[in-house]
Order: sequence, then structure tokens, then C-alpha cells
Amino acid sequence: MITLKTSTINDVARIAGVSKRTVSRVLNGSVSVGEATRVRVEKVIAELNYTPSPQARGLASSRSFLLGLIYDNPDALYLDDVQRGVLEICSQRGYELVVHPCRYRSETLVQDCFTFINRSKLDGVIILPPVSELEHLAHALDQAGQPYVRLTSVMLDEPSRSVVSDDRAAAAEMARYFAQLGHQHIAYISGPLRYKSSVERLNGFELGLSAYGIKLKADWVLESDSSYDAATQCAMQLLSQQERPTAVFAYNDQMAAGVLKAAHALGIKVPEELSVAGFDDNLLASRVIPALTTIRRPVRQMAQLAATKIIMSIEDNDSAARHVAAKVAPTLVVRDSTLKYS
Amino acid sequence: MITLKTSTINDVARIAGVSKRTVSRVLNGSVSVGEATRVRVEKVIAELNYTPSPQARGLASSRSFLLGLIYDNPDALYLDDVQRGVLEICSQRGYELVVHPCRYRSETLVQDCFTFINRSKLDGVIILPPVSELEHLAHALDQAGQPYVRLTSVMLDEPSRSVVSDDRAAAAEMARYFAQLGHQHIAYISGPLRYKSSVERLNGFELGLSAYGIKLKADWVLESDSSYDAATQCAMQLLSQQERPTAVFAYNDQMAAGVLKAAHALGIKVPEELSVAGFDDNLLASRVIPALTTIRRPVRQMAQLAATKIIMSIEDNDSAARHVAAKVAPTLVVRDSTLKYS
DNA sequence: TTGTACGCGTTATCAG
DNA sequence: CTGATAACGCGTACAA
Repeated sequence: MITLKTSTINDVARIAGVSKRTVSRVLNGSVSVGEATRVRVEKVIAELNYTPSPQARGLASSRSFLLGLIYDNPDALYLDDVQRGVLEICSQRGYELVVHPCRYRSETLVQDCFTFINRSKLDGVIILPPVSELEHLAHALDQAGQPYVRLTSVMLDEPSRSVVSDDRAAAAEMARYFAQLGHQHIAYISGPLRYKSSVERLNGFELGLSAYGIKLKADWVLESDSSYDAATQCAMQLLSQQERPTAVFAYNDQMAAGVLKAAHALGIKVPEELSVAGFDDNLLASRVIPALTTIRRPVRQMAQLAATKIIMSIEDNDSAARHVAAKVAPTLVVRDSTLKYS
Repeated sequence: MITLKTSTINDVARIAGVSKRTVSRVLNGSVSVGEATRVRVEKVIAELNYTPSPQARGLASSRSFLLGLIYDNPDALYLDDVQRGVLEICSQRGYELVVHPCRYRSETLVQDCFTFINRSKLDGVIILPPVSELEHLAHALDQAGQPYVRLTSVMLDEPSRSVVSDDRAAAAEMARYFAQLGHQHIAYISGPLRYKSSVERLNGFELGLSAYGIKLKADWVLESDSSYDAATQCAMQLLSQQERPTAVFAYNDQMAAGVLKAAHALGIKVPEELSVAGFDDNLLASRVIPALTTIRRPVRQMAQLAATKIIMSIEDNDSAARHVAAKVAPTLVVRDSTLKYS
């Protein structure tokens, strides 16, 4: 039967006929242990199915073997992917993941995060966007000597503390794709420009278009709340104009879905009369009709990299973490919402 | 400046001029403490911003103040909602939430969960469907004396360990709605019938229809994988028939979106020629065109109830947890995908 | 290479 | 009502 009873380091020591100091050495992979002794101890550990108590371990060494995930992200698909990615790495290293949803706009966010970290004596935290863009949070963590890694879309910090998706390059790729389809009259519906990722995507998109000699008209660059409803409104306005764009790139898939809705409401056919693209490739993108052309970020991989980095900077040091890849490339996913301009 | 340094119970004791045993008593709300002493101690605690170390606390009392969340959610959209709901309750009681994504079909699932629980000495676990339907897991936890609460759609366990959404009643309500719209030719695309929730929804739907003298034709009850693609296939077949239904109820929103896709492919207009409804009210439901009529479960509330129950059965006992509501009622959300039969 | 003894911050036992 | 003091399970100077 499977049981919850656990044996202690003392049991192992006694049965293996060594002192617990030796068991401890084996556990922590110290070199100064005789080969024969090590094997014997390991055998007993396996037999007893012994696992050291993180509580006691933490108390003695002031560590917790707990990683924290700080986020404020309504897009839950992404969340699951992140959690799995992080755990794939950290659980095999003996860490567990404690989650901390929070509110980006809260006045007490920093205090709040510190309380969270303090209470559980977290060894490190991983921060998801847009919270990860908050410089005062990162700065406070740095001051406190608290290891952290942030997922962002621009390199805001040292590589040892960053995993960034190159949103700028991705947006440029989308621009290239639009241009190659022959579109000239292009609009961009941006998320709030206080998000770095908004700026990155806009810049990348403009850059990409300019390579083809296309300029984004100033009044065809709209800033909107990053929600479905706001984007719908925005698109309604944009598409009701006398002269309207033939292609629209939205800050994310939700917003692109809003554009789809607006187009539908105005009787504009997508993709025949209007090409639409989003960003994220979340669940929505492939379910909506027509399925959205979009950009996919390697979320799982980003999470794994973040976990690797944070564990390295906990166990080794920052310079080790610096050598883990810090930048990943999103990719273009072409579906049914975009078409050649004719 | 915000710092990570923490003071200990000894600091409090020294400054308050009492023994640490007394501080401990105040902390744990023991009655045998003089009013004056209590006030003095509490003042010092507040001044020092002191929080007891869960590590030490756990070591001494063999508890961890950690709750686990076990899930394998292909439809992870409500994950965030669950996490927030649980934390709203548990963090104010001094617990944190450790997540454990797993695989429902894994051979080693039970062993895997026990390793998870053991490693962090979790005080209790909350299990999400469909994993929550696995009787051998629940049984093993029970045998081991491990507190748990499961979210399900049928009462599979004692009320102290269950938070159930009444899917049967909800499906019956959908049936009533369909009937009142005048539909007679109705189909149901079910999820895998090994899921209890599939059976519940089917039964509830049939029951609800029968109250209006409507019978579900045997070959219009289809079992499908609970994915978008599978449901699309299924619906293609269903809707290609000579004689086709005028309304389709799908096991969940993803599948309903699949029906929408199939209808679109076949040139069938929704809702004019076909009414479609889903279940869950996830992100998809309101974004798809036409927006889906569906059933909304009070996920946040369910999570809160689960957290309340689990903490009660940890701190008090099961019978206390029994008195917390164990059943919640989903509600019908009418949108644009359903219409009067004409 | 291995072992002894102590400390980490709490809770709990048992006197006073 | 309060206070010494012993656990709890593990890491680690310091010895041997």
C-alpha cells in the first residue's frame, strides 16, 4: 500500500550503519565519501524510499526549496503552459512551485509580493508579464538580494535574470508577411503603450513594413485597452471609415477576435476583404472563424529556461545562469484570416 | 526600504518581556493568556512585523501550511480562476498553494501524487476534474489519512470532501430552454462517457427534455473526444445527414465551437437554421461568432468553498467541513447562438 | 573519510 | 496563567 509515513535521516543512518553526517553528505553529493559507503547508503535510501524533509532542510540551511510564480494574467492557457514548463525542470531538482496571482495595478503590489516571499521563504521567483515589466518591483527584489527571473518581451535586465521572447522580430515577420501578400493599407491596433511589449510589437511592425517601403498611417495606429471589447470598439471605428485598411494586425489574439467581430458586424468579409492577424496563438486563435493567423511564442520553453536560470542562480550563482539562453524566437503561424490583396 | 530580513519568536519574546512559549500561545490563539500580556505581545508582533516561520512551525507540528492543487486540465481556462479563488481563502489563513499539473491517464498518477504530497508534506490537496473522478486516487488518499477535497459534477464522496456543481440540473435547464424555443429535433454531442460529468449532463439533458415530451433520438446522441477537432468531425457527420437536428447541445464550449465550425463549413446558418449551445462559459464562448449560449459554473466560488473545506478538515475536523455548502448551481447564459425554432 | 554536537524557529510537555 | 526545556529533521563547524 502507498503510505504517507516517511523515514528520517536517522533511520537511514542507523540501518546503513553510518552517522547521519555521512548520509547528509551522500544526499548533498559531497565528494568526500567512500565509494562503498556511498553505495550502501544509497541502497538504504532507496529501500526506505526516503526523502529529506524540505522543512527541516530549510530550517537548517535557510532555504525552502520553493519557487514562486508571480503573475497577473487573465489568459489561463498560457498559465498552464508556464506552470508545466517550470515544474518539468524544478521538480526533478527537488523544488516545488507556489503560485501568487496578483494585481498589476495594485498600489501595494511590491509589499504584497514581499510578504508572499517572506512567508514561505521562497528561494526564488519567476515573474510573468506584464508584472515582469515593473521596474520598481525588480529593483526592490534586487536590493533585497532575492533571486528572480522575469519573462519579458524586451531585455530589461541582466541575461541571468531574463527570458525574453523577441516580439519585435516576430512583429517584423508579420509585417513582411503582410507586405508579401501585397497589402499597402495596413492598420495596427496596439495594446496599452505602457506595456513594453506593446511598444516592441509596434516598433517591430513598423520596421518590418518600412523595409518594403510601407508606412503605417498615423491615424491607423490605434491604442486600445488589451481586451476583446475595447478592441471591438476600436475596430468598429477604424473599419467604418470611408477609406479603410485592407489588413489589420492586433496586439493579441483576443483583440484580433474583436476585429473579427467588428468586421462581421459591418459585413466586411475576412479574409476576402480584410486580412486580420493576432499575437499569442492562444486557444482562441485556432477556434475562431476564420482561424487566426498569429504569432506563437514558445511559452513552455521560456518557462523551462526561466526555471533553469532561477535554480542556477540559487545553487550556483548568477554568472552560471547567464550562460543559459535568454532569448527565444516566436514564430509565424499562418491560418485562414489572411489573404493576398487583390 | 522593504527588506527580506525577518525577526523570530525570540525577538518578540525578549522585547515583550515574556517567554517564547507565551508568544506561541498568543500566536495560536490559546485562551490561557492574560489579557494584558496578550495585548503587549501583539503590539510587539505588529511593531516587528513578525511572521512565524512556516518551516519551523511545520517541523515542530508536522504541518507545512501548504495546500496542493492537483489537476490535468486540457481546458485550462479556468485554472487561474481556481487558483485565485483558493488563495483568496487560504492565504489569509496562512496557507500557500503549490501546484501539481499531472496526466489523468498516467499509470503512475497515484504514486506521482503521493510523491508530490510527501515531498512537501502538504497539509491538504484540492483535486480538479477529471482527475477528481478517479476513485482509486481518492481511496488511496483516504487510506493514507490525507485530507483532500475534490471538485466534481456528481457527489462522489462525503460532503466534507466534495464541492459539486450540479451539472445535471444545469443540463436540464438547457433542455427546458431549448424546448421553450420550440425545438423538437435535438442532438447532443457528449464528451467521453467515462467522465462522470458527461453522463450527468446527458442524463440531465434527457430528463429536462422528457418533461416536455421530447425524446433524444438514439443516433443523435454522439460520444466524442472532448476536443475541438473531434467535435468538429462529429458535427460534420451529424449535420450532413438528410434530416438534421435544429438544435445541438455540446458537452463543452470547445466542442460547441467545433459545431459552429462544422455548420460554417456546411453553409448552415447559426442560429437561424441551427441553434448551438455549450457548457462552461470559458473565454471562447463569448468571443466566437455567434457568441455561444452556454452554462456558467461559479468556478471562483467553488474554489473558495474547496479551500474553506480543506482548511476546516485540517484544523478542525471533517464534520466541521461537512457544514460548508457542497453544492453549487451553474446558470444558463443566453447569447447569440440559439434562436426560436421557426 | 567519518563522526559529535549544536543550532535553525516553532510547538508541546510538564512543572510551577 | 506562565516558563524552562525537550523535541522536530537536517546541515555544518569542529574534531578525530
